[in-house]
Amino acid sequence: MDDIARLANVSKPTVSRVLNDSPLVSAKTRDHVLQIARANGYAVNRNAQRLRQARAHSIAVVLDFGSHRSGAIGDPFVFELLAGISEALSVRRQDLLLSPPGLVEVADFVDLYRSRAADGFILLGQGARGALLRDLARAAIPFVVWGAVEPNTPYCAVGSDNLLGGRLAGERFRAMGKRRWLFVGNTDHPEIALRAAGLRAAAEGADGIVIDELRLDSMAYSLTYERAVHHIAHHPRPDAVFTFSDTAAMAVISAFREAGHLTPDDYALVGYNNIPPSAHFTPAITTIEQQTDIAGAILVEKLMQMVDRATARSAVLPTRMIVRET
Amino acid sequence: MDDIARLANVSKPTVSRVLNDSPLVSAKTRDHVLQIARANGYAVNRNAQRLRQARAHSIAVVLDFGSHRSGAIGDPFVFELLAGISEALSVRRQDLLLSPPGLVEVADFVDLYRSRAADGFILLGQGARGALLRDLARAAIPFVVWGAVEPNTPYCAVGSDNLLGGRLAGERFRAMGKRRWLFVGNTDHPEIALRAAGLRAAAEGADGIVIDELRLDSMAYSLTYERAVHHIAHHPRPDAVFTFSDTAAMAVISAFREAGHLTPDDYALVGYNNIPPSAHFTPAITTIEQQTDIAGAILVEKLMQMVDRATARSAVLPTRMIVRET
DNA sequence: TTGTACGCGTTATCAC
DNA sequence: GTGATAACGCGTACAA
Repeated sequence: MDDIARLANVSKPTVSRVLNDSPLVSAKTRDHVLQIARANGYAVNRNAQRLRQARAHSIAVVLDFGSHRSGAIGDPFVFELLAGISEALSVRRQDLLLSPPGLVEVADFVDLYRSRAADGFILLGQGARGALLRDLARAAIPFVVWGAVEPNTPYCAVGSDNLLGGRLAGERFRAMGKRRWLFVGNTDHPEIALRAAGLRAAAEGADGIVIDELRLDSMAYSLTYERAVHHIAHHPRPDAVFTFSDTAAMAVISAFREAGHLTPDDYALVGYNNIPPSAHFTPAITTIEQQTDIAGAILVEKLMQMVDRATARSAVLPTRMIVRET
Repeated sequence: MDDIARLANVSKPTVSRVLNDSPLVSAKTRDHVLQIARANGYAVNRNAQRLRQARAHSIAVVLDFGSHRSGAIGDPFVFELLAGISEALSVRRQDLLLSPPGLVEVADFVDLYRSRAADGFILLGQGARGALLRDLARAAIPFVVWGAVEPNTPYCAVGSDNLLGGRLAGERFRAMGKRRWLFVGNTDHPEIALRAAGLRAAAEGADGIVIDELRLDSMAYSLTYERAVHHIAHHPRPDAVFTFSDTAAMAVISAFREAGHLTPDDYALVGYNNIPPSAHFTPAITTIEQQTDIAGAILVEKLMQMVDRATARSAVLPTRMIVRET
């Protein structure tokens, strides 16, 4: 920057002002400086900038690759969410720091924040980290969470109306006269627990409805498939199934089919996320849609408010059921 | 850091040495300083560190969200690749800067590099950016590319043996006596073009084999499905189909089935990537496997070599066919 | 509208 | 083994 100043016959601060679009500089000198800067391929050193401003202009996005790795991917859903966040951060000229290593306890988040590597955090899914999140809220560090939105959450959470999603599935089962329901998913994840709760709520007041649960430790397709194979062999056959994702729905359909248990003839099925292949799967999968398109933008907006020391309220996104063949 | 130095009764450089595991410091003072640092929740300011060292300890990973967004996701494949890269970077204590905005021409990459926001780039897929990549190589900026590995590439590329992948599919079709083949994919992407070339190579010397091509502009599931519906209605029916991904294979199977054209009875099909659902799809999909598990580590290793001013050679990863029902 | 002087928090260099 | 000092490149007071 010194060089540019010298070449342009101005002082260093003037160059700085030009580069920051300061109105305090005459059009003439601005153009002059800009031209010289461009000609010399000059780019502002972002680390010096960040040091001086005590701002990283950078947001850490934490996602549990562990439970998504090596075939452990639940659904393209998370990926779409990430794409949305990436885009929203671009617009605000914030860098996206993806899943920095070693974030296991609160102190790790605090350290990263204090080291000015990130101004805030976006956590994708509460997972089984409820206690961590409560502590994090107490640490007064800017962060938002995608996942379950519950009344007394001490932090800003954004997510779909998972309770409604579950209830929609249950109401459909009930309208169809189904009696033996099966919920498939890992209820250690609060957003998935909410879906199960919604399902249960829909069954309330009706006699004779039994809800089984097929618990899973991960979102992996293969695990879901294997557990579904096992389930159908050792338990009463359900006449209605509600899965935590469309990919899981496909796993269940395949597993059950091999045991001669077919949808839609033998059981109804509702998936989650409305991923594109669901519409053309055989049979076409009935599912609950989450609005990923706006999710990223909302998460980023809330977080940036908190970074600017304001408070942000949790938000629930609309949810609806897409009825297809199953 | 001044504070810590004062509290520990040592000088600032000593604190720095302790925090950097320098061997030049006595065990006693090290423990003392560490304890004080921890007690005060001290974390080294990374921006100051980066400024001083002229190193970002950070790698930008560029992926084309555009062609993966809003249902445009081809396959969980890219996601697995990303997970592998993330893990490999963690090990080397490098930050992962995800898809920084505005990287459209060489100057943008150069600017980001000069601004010391990233020490290097990992590009996922050449896409249609061949010219850009050649220019980038000339700009002497550390970067590696996941995608097609071809003889005269002027930069370091890492990828599967796409030519072999295509040939394996072709050889299978030929052994089965298939005559009318169809390739489905966007050959603007060099790695996909290689697969098509491998398929063609396998047909060589055989009389009467016709290879049609269903060109696509994106990797989106829905586009693939729609184009497949259109194709089967307006073109001769293929007795062998080779798709650029397993997800695309599912789209084609669904589309063709609605026209009464069934696999494996009416045509053979080979997909790509061996994603978990392929094994249990109905029918189970024959596919080409890419070794994503080691891909991330190799990309990162090569790139770090280049960051350290060494040169790195392109590498081709092993590839094999998984034969299933189709 | 522009320039001068300083400090952000770290590490490298040298001396002790 | 440890300490003093300077410098990395920028933005911000304040003065002109």
